[in-house]
Amino acid sequence: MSAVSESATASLRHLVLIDGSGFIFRAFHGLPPMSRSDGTPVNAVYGFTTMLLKLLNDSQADHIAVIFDSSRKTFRTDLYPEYKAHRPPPPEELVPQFPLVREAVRAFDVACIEMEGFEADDLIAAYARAATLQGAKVTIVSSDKDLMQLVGAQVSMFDPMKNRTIGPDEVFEKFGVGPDRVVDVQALCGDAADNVPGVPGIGIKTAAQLIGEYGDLETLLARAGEIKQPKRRQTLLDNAAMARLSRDLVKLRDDMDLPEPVSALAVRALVPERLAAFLAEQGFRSLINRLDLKAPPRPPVASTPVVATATEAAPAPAGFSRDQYDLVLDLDTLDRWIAAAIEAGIIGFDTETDSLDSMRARLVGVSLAVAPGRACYIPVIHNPPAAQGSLDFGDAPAESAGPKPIPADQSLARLAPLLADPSVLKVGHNIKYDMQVLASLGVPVTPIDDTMLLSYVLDGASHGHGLDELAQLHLGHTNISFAEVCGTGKSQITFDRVPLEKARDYAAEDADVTLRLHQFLKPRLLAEKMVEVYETLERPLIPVIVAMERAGLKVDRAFLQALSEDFGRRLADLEAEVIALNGGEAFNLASPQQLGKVLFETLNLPGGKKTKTGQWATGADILEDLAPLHPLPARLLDWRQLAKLKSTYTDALVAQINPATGRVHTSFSLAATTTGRLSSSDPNLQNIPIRTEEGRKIRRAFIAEPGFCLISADYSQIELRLVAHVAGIEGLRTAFAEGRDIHAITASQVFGVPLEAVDSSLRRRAKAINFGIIYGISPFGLAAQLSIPQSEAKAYIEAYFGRYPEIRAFMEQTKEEARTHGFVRTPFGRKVFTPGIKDKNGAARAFAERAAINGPIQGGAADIIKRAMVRLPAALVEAGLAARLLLQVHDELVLEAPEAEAEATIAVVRRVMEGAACLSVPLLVEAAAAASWDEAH
DNA sequence: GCGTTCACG
DNA sequence: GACGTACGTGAACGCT
Repeated sequence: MSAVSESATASLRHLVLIDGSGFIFRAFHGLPPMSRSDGTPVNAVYGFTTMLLKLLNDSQADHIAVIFDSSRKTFRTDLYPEYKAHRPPPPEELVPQFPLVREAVRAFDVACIEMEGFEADDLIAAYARAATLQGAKVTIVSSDKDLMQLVGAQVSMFDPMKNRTIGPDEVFEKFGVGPDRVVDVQALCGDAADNVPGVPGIGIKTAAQLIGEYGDLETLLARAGEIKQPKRRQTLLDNAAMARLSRDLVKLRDDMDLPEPVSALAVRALVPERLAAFLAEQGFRSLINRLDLKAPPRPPVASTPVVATATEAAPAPAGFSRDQYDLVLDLDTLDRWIAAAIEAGIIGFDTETDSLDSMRARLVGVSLAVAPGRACYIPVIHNPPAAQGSLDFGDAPAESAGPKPIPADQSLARLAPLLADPSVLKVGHNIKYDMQVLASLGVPVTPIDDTMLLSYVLDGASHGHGLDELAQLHLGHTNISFAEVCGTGKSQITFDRVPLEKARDYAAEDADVTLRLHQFLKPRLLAEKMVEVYETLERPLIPVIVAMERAGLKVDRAFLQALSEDFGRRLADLEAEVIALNGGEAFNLASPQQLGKVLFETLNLPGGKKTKTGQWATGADILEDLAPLHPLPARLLDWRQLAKLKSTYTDALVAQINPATGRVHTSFSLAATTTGRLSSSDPNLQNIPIRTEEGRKIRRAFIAEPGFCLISADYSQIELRLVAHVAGIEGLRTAFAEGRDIHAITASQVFGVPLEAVDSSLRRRAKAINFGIIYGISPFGLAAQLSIPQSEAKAYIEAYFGRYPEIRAFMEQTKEEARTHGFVRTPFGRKVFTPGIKDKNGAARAFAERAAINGPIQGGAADIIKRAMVRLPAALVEAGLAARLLLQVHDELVLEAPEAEAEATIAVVRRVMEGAACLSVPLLVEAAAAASWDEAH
């Protein structure tokens, strides 16, 4: 094998240089904590390994190297001792991973380069120069802006995290100058991250402008006296030495002796045993399986033409052959697959349909995977596009001469028993959707597992949970994209029109990947102590949600239409008034930009603030402040309210009524939020107005069927009860136990007045503080909420902490927990991840700290209502009641029940909800029944 | 596709 | 000394 490098030397055409040090940090911060069985943290090693694997698979490079920083002391620290001096030491969990990452590089038999006294960036510069001199192309894999000075005709950068190539245009976008002038700009603006001083008061914009005008740093410094702005001229004259020093710091050195010749970077054949041993040591079993290490993931370069294959589709990584994907077109074959499924006891399972809306979708096909790589697609309807040039005279699709699916009634009759077979676990990805589609056909699916939910409970918001993304992340596999199969935009076709062979590859792959992901994710539940959350809160919720979505909610169409017309008329009147108030000058009331000009430029009203993009801010709070000064802002607020209600609610809801059921069916997402809450969309029924009189009218449109009523049951103060429980606040606990008015009690205790003396204003302030606690209080936020000075808000908070000292300890402990683990846990064990908790930006860190404090509270409340939802259907059945769940709105459940059973249903609902958790404070549920949601709430 | 605004808990 | 903030969502709209 050693002969390879010699023979490849002559063919240096494309060199890939990987910024190893940059990557370790990004992988570390971008991935959830992971550790080896011996406790060594390995998340950065894992991220680095998968990244390297992907690069090796995808790139056409013939030479490759990973470059590392060697030590902190470099020629730059000699030049300027402050350089990077303020950098904190790397996090404790990262330190043991540095040597492991270098081991990873060696395990892949890739060159690993570092050199005392130089940073990785300098070595990259030197190798890039050496390679370009030999006429080769160079790709620098990094997103570090300090490397952008190297970009040029032969050199480009690639950011693998964002999958983005950085060329001269992107550099110009960043620095406002071409790559050859980047150093001059950086010399002026400095770099806070590296402690490069630059010239005080000059940022990237000014620097780019100056360099654009004068050409380069030396010319600028020589002619600094010509600068018009006196202050800028003086600082430049005063700081010329600083600018030159900064330039020397940012300019990369490429003149050192290379520690290895370029030829030593030639791509070498992989030694499977070596890689397998390394991966096994780290406990990366999924990677071993994925690579199927008997076969190397890439052939030896010596036998591979380097450039010629570039146009070919990327070969599937080893272990991902589609050879054993089967297209099932006859009953015998189907029966064999069903037998194999029963034999396996666990299958990957997926459906293909003709719509994303599960309530309207028709089943087009089903795919099953019985083992990794062994999967089939069973088409149910197939309408290939008519041949070109043929005329289509009727509704029926043109007869196709090709193979036909098994008639739908026959295939479904065979599949239904398998899907209901208690001894066969059906693993889906977002299986809620597949269960919906099959439920419409009367086919139940049980027992189930869901890889999307597994990923969600394990890794939270640290990455997305789409099948394609997880396949890439955990299996290193690129799925066939839906767009590849069905196209995009106007020419997109539905899945039933996809040619069968292509449909088979796509659909069978999804089932295959789902099963493989399950093998990887399910064992992590136990290792990461998430079994309870998944098994008691998430998985059993799926069938409950399926039933809720299918039930839908009846809305009064005529009422909403009448409301819409009323709103429409009033909007027209308001618009005319506003235009008149603007001196008859028409503008678009819905455009914040145009409104800002009207208010602060035409009418010249005071107190204008800009948003972070430099637009005039025109939010409701700003308009309210302006209301006493001019009649326009108040009219506009009225207009905004009605416009919102009309477009988002009256009109949209009418359009969302399902023609088949006459009801609206929301879609609940179980894997969308960082805290464990559900979310609702299409339409969002979790934000139906309630706070204003006009808004409440919309709620009146949500009604029950004749003979039925709507029941709304909501937890009273559930989040504050969670605070009292998790923080162990004795004062609050007692108040809750005694069933007192919690905000009044708080006011009395914090402000030190007798309960009888608490007036509405004092209670309002106490209520705001209580809410503030839930959100991770800050003086700024509380001050804004109460329109009081920050100093006063600060005093309130101090008083609160004084009266309830446990809260301070809780907040400190929670932040510490977040810093140590990267997540906090709810009382029920759910992880709420807290990215940014160690951010060097103070604002970002404070944000993460508040989110960390909110996590156990909001997340704990979400856990409790989930538990109630899981238990409720069975409790209703057991009580002989016909009520069904329709909606969940975070602390509220909405049901539809026969009028005659209203009281009995309320009793069961209250019992289940109040008994869903046993905290150190009681749970209290308020419930009522009525003809509409508005009256029931 | 992003930013702003606003509906909810 | 300035920064930029209450926590969690989704939808509509304007603008590019």
